[in-house]
Amino acid sequence: MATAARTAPVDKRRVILDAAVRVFGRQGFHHCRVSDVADEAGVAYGLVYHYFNSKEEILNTLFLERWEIMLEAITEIDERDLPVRDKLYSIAGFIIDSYRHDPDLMKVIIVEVTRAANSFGAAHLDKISEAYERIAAILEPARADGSLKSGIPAEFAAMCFYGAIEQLLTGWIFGLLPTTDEEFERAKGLVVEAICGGLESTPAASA
Amino acid sequence: MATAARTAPVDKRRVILDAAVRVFGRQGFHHCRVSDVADEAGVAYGLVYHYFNSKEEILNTLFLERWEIMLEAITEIDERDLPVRDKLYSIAGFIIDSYRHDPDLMKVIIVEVTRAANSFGAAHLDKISEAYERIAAILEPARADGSLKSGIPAEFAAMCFYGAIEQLLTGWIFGLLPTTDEEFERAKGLVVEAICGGLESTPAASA
Amino acid sequence: MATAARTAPVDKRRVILDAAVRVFGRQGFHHCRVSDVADEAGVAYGLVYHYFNSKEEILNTLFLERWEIMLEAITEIDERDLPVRDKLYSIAGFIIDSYRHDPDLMKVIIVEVTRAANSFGAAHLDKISEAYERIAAILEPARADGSLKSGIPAEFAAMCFYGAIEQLLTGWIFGLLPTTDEEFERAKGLVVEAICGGLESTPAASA
Amino acid sequence: MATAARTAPVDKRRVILDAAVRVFGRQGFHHCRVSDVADEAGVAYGLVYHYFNSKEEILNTLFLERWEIMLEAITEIDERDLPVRDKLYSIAGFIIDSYRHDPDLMKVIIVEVTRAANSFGAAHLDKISEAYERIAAILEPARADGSLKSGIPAEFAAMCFYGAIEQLLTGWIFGLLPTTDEEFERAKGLVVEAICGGLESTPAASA
DNA sequence: GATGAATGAGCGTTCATTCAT
DNA sequence: AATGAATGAACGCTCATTCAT
Repeated sequence: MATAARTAPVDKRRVILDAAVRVFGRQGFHHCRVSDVADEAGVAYGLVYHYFNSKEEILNTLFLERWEIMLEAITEIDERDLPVRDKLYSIAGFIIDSYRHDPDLMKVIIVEVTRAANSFGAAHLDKISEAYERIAAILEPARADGSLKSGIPAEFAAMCFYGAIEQLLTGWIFGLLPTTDEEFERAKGLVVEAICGGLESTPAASA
Repeated sequence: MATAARTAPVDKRRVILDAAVRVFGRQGFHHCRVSDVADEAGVAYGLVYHYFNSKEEILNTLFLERWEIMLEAITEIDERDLPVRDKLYSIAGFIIDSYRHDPDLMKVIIVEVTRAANSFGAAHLDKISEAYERIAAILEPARADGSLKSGIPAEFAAMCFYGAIEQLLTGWIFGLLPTTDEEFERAKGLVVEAICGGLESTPAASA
Repeated sequence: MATAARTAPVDKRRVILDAAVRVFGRQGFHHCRVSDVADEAGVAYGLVYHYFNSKEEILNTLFLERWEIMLEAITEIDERDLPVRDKLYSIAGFIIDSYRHDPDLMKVIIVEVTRAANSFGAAHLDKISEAYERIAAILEPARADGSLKSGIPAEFAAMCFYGAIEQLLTGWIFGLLPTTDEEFERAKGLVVEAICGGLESTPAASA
Repeated sequence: MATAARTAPVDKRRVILDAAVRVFGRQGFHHCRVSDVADEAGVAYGLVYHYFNSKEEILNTLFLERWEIMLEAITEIDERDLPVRDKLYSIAGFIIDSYRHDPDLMKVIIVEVTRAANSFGAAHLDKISEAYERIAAILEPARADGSLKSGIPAEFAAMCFYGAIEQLLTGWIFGLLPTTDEEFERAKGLVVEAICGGLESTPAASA
């Protein structure tokens, strides 16, 4: 296993992308220079432009790479034969684990793209809303079969669900919520319980 | 009383702030110049710096002005003698009406401050989290008296509630959700129903 | 007459244009930096961009300013009641005096615009060819009245005439021809004699 | 003899030079990248630097190659036993045919070198003026034997002659003059007639 | 208060050149 | 010879901020 290549075949493009995640996450897209990314990656300034046409393209690449994975994950989850609540738990779990695994990347995606309505958010509107639509697609059949309230439109419910999760991520990003593994795990169940079961205690539940 | 001033006593500082809302909303804080604000306000470039020390101070002022009003509104709502669900409805109503009344301002506050974890969001962390805390303060007694599930921490529930609302605002900002008055009104009830009552249909509800 | 303003009301825009002439003339448009122009003008870097949108706009401005003057001069000369040869002498005189008066400006116009087929020359093709056309317009009636050979098209003749003059300017620019006042004056007569009378000696002329 | 090499023995250096002519001609020396030349030549970026020390050296090579040929042509023409007018016709013919045969090359030489007083023109001043001198060397004896006017210095006349021709080339380059074979042929005669015989009609000529 | 010319640091991007393979 | 990734200095342009009037 240690018999890898003498000289590790580093993919400089990948190195630059990974460095950009750290730099964008630390300083923010607008508050860092391309040279910061190059320095962090340990490559020459110009190499960044050898692989990317602009600073923006780096961010776009990071976003699209990760967002596509999430969209596929949602689709894959939808195809499973599970109750809605379990599907939503899986989605919440995927997103939260994504953050746990690479908080900087998720921070960049959320702060610089998803929530940046004036700049990159607008540019990737289609991709972003595709996530809401796929979640809504999970909810819709459940409304039909009576397991979800028919009075709440699926698109609306999807927004609430996703919004709650993103708010939790924001809480972790901002340091407002504790970031232990237990908390992450607990959050998965709580957010689903809050959204699906509601905050209010029910007579049956209290019984 | 109709004999107001010959020359309307315009508050140039106010004019600049209002212009900044429109410009920041339209172009984004980072994609506009101070001169754009001055032009929009119809004042000379330098006058902006007569009233504000920096471009950032304009944004900070806009945020703090409005956020304070919201904090006071939450507090005032909490002091009313109402069931928790009605209090949450009032808060959702206040925020949604704020957006309806001045969408640019709310867009700026949310996009440029509340969700900008790397820049202004970090700077105003205290103020921002105060909102969550005040909402949590509403939820906590309700958990104690049994009207809300005790298994979901109030802080957590507050985040979910606020996150759902902010996501709706984002949907309106992005043009993903319809922005008619009916929709705004409907959303107030739906978001509370979704969060308090939950998405899942209950036997009692279906009966 | 010395009682002008205490502080001379300098037109910084003009100062920058004049400095650009010297810098472009000395180093060439492509081999100088905008900071060189600013330094030469004794103004801050940014002021150049306060008055001009780009480095290119400075050159365009210089060219158009001067070229327009030349076009008007040609037109004015044409309107005089003079034999063709005298009109051509006046044009040669105007151009040569222009060079004598401000060699850097003419150098810039010729080297960077008029003869730069790939860049600015192409951009100002209309203006440049207008000069040829106006000269041709002077020649054409003279062909009709028999004072010029009818076998040589006016446009063609205009090109030869202008080309000969510009070549002389190039000779002065390059330092290939002497640049004394006497030489300039002599050149005016010689170029007209060469083009109108021809290089070949005629029996009559030798008689 | 039809059994040429299986693999044509392409001279990559030549391929690069020919590609450079096309690229410099199309985009201009300053507006193209070395990679454009490499791409046009179909060779690797680095190979350009294997054969040439710099981008400038490519242009210098192109200029010197061609200019030397022209100088030799002028010398050869001068050695013929012909009237001066016929010698000038041969020179005009050689230059015009050069343009007709390879317009890009002539365009590059004229636009980027001959008329670029600030950069390459200055560097090749000696070579360039050698052309004027050789033409002047043809004219001088003709002044002595009375076939050319003695009042016009040979150097001056040479400049006018060369200037007229170069102006015609410029007209073709700029698309101001038609570029049919007939026009090229006609131009040879016209330019000589204009310069040697003069534009003015003579009593003898009109008789 | 009000104006807008003036300042200059900063940054994104380009691209000629080098060099390891 | 041939490749193209890697380098980094250079430069055009932006724009927040200052300041003289």
